[in-house]
Order: sequence, then C-alpha cells, then structure tokens
Amino acid sequence: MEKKFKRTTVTSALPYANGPVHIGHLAGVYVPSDIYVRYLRLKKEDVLFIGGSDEHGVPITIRAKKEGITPQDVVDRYHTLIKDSFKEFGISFDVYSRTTSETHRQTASDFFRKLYEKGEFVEKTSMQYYDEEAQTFLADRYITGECPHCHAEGAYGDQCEKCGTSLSPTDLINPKSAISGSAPVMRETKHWYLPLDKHEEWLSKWILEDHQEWRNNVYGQCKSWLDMGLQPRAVSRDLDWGIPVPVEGADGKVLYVWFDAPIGYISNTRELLPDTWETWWKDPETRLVHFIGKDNIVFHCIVFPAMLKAEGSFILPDNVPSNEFLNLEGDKISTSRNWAVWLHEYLRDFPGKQDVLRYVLTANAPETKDNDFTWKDFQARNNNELVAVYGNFVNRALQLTQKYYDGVVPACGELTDYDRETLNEFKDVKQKVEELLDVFKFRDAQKEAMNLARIGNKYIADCEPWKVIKTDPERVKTIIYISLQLTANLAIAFEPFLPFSSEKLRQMLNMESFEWTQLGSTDLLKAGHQLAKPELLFEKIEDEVIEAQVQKLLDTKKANEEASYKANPIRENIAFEDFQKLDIRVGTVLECTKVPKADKLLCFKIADGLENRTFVMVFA
RNA sequence: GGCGGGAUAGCUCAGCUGGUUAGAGCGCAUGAUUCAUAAUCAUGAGGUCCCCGGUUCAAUCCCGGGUCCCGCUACCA
Repeated sequence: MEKKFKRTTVTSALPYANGPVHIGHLAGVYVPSDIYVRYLRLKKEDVLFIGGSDEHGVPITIRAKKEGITPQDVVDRYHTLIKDSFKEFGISFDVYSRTTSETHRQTASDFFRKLYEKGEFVEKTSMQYYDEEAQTFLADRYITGECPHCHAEGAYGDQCEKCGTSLSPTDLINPKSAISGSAPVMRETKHWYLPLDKHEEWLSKWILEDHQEWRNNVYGQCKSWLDMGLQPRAVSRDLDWGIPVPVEGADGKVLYVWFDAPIGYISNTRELLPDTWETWWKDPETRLVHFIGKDNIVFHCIVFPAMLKAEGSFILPDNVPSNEFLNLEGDKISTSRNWAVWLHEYLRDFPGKQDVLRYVLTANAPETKDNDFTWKDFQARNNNELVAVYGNFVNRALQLTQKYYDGVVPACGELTDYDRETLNEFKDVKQKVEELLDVFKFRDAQKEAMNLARIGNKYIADCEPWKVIKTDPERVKTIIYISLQLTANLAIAFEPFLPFSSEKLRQMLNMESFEWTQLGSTDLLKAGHQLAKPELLFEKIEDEVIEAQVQKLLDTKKANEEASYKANPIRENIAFEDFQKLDIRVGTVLECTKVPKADKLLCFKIADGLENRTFVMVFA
C-alpha cells in the first residue's frame, strides 16, 4: 500500500434483504473483504469495515405482498438472519446496520437535498404505467403480461423469466397490474435524474488514466461505459417503500434503491461513529475500498463516484476489487430456484467448521473468472489439504513434543545446513503474503500460508526424529524446536484467512498473543515453554456427510423441475364458430428483398389468390 | 443485438511487456516411510494452451473471423 494513506475504509456490498446469504455472496465479497480487513488490523493499520443490509426496492415489496406481510416484516426477518450468520461465520464488521435505519434515512435525505440544492439533478417527466384502481404508479416488476418474444404468460415488465429476454413494460402484450389485476394506463410522472454525461470527462480521466491497476473486469467494464457515452440516470421512483424524496412536490416518490444503497455505507459509518465518521469518508488521507461482485461494477465505479463528486466533500474509491461469480455444482446460484448453499444452513449442518468453508471459498475464489463450487471439491480440500497438510503437520509436531518432552519446547542446538535451508525457506513468507494481499490476490496468498505446512511436513519427513531419537537424542531437540517454530508461524500466517483455527492453534501452543510482524521469526516459542494439550485442528469429513448435501441439491433440482413443468396450452381453446371466422390461405412468395437500413427485416410480396400483398417481417 | 470478462493437464486454477523442457494444488501411478486424523515424503504419467486464418525468424500471449460460458446494456417497423 502506498504511504500516502493513513487509514482505510473498507465496504462490502450490502446484501439485499429478501433472502439469506449464500456461498456466492461469501466467495465474491465477504470472505475476501474480511481477510483483507483482518490483515490490515494485524498490521495495526487504521481500518474500518462497513457492512449492512440493503432493504428497499421493489422485490422486497413483492415478496411482502406474496407472503401477506409488510415489507418491514420481510427485511426484519432477513436482516436478522443475515446479520447473525455473518457474525457466527466470523465476518468481522465494525458495524452491520441497515438502510431502514433512522440514521440512514437522514443521511440519504441530506445527501439528496444537497445535490438538489446544488442543482446537480435534472428533472424530467415521462409516461409510465399507472394502476387506477390501486392509485399508484407501477414499477417494471409490478406489471405482468404476455411476452412479445416467446408469448409466455406472466412475463414481468423488465424481463421474461421464460425466455430470459429483457423487456420494457410497454413491450408486454395485455399488460396487467400485479397489484390489482386491472389494466394499467399511461400517465405522466416526474423524476430526478443524475446527469452522468456531465461527469463523463473527469470520470474518464480518473478511471482510464489514474486507475489502470484496477482488475481487468472492472477496468474493461468501465471503459466500455465511458466509450459508449454516459446517460442521465433516474434516482427516484414512484413507490411507497423507500426513503421519501425530500423535496417539494415529490409526494409518493422515493429514492431509487440504487441511489440510497451505497449511501448506506456512509450512514452505517455515521451510526457507528457519530462524531468522527467524516474522517473515514472525507479525509484525502483515507483510502476507500469497495468489495463487490461483478454485477455491481458500474454502480460502484461510475454512478456512486459521480454522486460523491457531485456532493463535493467526499473522497473517491481507490480500488474496487470485484470478483466474478461462483457457480454451484455446474449451475448458476439462484435464490428463487433455491439453488444455493445457504450460510445459515451451512452453519447448522457444519458446526464449528467456519474455517473449512472460508478456506475452500478462498482456495477456489472467482478472482479472474467464474468458478464452480462442488461438494466433492469441498470435501477434498478439507481432507487432503486442511487435514492432511496443515492439521497433520501441526499434530505431528505437537505429538512429538508431547511424546519426547512432555509438551515442553526443547532447546535449539547447533543448526545443520539443512536446518538453515529450511528456516530460510519460510523467512520471506511474510513479504510474499503481504505482496499478494496488497493487490487482492487472496487465493495465492492463502496458498503461500499453506506452503509453510508443506515445508514443515517435508522437514519432519527428511529429519526422521523418530529414528534419530534412538541414536542422537540431542539432535531431535533441534528438529522439534524448528518444527514448533514453523507451527507458530502457521498460526500467524493463517490468522487473516482462518481466524478460528488460528485461535485454536494459539491456545494449543499456549501463546498469549502473536503479532503479524513476528511472521517469519524463528524464535516465537522459547525453550522451556509449556504447550497445552494437543487436539486435532481439523477433522475429516466423511462421504455420508457430503452425499447428504449433494442429495439435498438433487432434491431441489427435482422439486424445481416438477414445479416448472406445465403442459399449459399457449392459448385458450376457442369455439368452432370463432375458428370459422378465420380466412386461412396459402400464398406464393413473389419477391423477397432486404429492407435497406434495417438489420433483420425482409420485405415480402405475396400472391394469396385474391390479390398481391406486401408486408415486412422480422427475422431474428 | 451492442459492449466487457473468460476459454490452458482428469478437476480447480497460475502464466508480467510474444522466445520457457507451458506451471501449481488436488486426483492418478510407482516407490519410500510410520511421529501423525491410512495422514507424510520422493519420482512419474497426463496438455492440437477453444477453433480457423493472419502478422513475425518465433504466437498460449499480438491482429481478424468464429464457437461456447458469465456479466452489463439496448431493442429496431
């Protein structure tokens, strides 16, 4: 990290409170951000880790309606569930609050009003669907109808779930309000827009020139947006769930959830530190880092910075490490299809195994491309890496100490060349891990930590203390001494990654505490120091346990298939008399030409036996 | 449809500004070993670096075209 910063504000994307958190969220955002924050804390740097639930927006109101409860009930339920499972999992937020908090309402309102008063918005009126019965404007998701592409019923105003096409509400055939069921009408409505086009120039320089170090996916996505030219974005919505737009003439309008959510980072900081929060958001010596998933890149790299700049007193993010997506057993993770490993269920099914999941998600982190999580891989990494390499080495070292020296650290004798070679091998582990973590390469950094255990296993195997003890007991003391130093180093090196195991190991070693700066030292445990009773650091996970998890997913898949199978007719049956009204003819194509300037339009001239007709047709 | 990211050993992934015997972990095979949760250590077998062209003395890497996956975004009678 460059020296110009005195402290770091780390934010992690606010999980949306309409469902629990799953492994995709963890791998993409929370595990890496937690590792990073723990690492900075270990280095004794000033750091603040901000989290919270995102609780506004249309999907929450839809879920509430479906379940017959209030939106507040929905977010209360999931906020609590998410917050508790994060805590149990060891995500070490300094604050985990929510966007329905009073502090947030105030912060977001103030933010909007400031931009409003500075003239940073433009007002525009447009036509939108309105439900006369329910007397409310309809958000895209609130309008259903027939999909113009695949003609499936029940397509939403923004997307058809059947064929996956993105839609706009006016595309729908026979649109209906999801609230009252009545046919909506078009009505004029006013909204506030953030004119991103006015921010384009500085954004271009700031990202394309000053932040070329950002990850490929982040930089590329930003560049593409900037090259296309930025458009004004609406920051308000006609909705009754959200933060009211705090200006005159804005009845029935709330802040768009994407405007209010990132302000949540600020609100939550303010809630934690009412007096000093500004230091973390406004001091140029503060480094701001956003951890997000790849679907959030544009908002965090372009929209939110534009908001912050427009406001005027805030700093901008220094980096936005964005991960790709994690798949599950070959399929996209999906909350609606229940295709996920839910954190709260994992914690229930695998009590005390937080670190196993942390390890696996980091070892297989989607840092450069989408990755796949499989239960088989989870088991293999636990049994073949955590147990066999790390846990086993620790156990070997501790058991030998127990056996030969009643758990007392022996004195180090004269070093052989091989001893020195081994010590040299892990001397620079601190530097290596730091270099990797500083550039957000968590997967590689964890591998470096694991390498210490590999060095240890090799060392013990090569030195064969169980043989040497019979011929040269003095020599064994040195071998065990060095093995124990390696063990202590492991506890430190893994601290950011596997905090629970490091704590357990620290207790086994009977160490008061350890410092990051000690990493790489060869005298962490002094001769004569009494160790505690050794226990297993990790335990094997049996096939049955994995099979049960796989079976659970297979059941989900089966349930989904059954639920989605419908032999519905495309249209309702009609009476024969209606059919007789039709005049169906076979015609001859006389001519077919491409329509100039159109991508995929063909112009047909057809003779149907009565007259020649001309019409155009779209070909995909 | 447009744009961005990706495609490398059986699996999961590294490969900086073109020149390497193309690497790691796991899995697999063989051997060694028994302090250790049948764990460890050594050795080895596995790769038209997605496909087709081009530039170059030289291409996994650069350029053009195509295929597949993911994301963002738009919609055209």
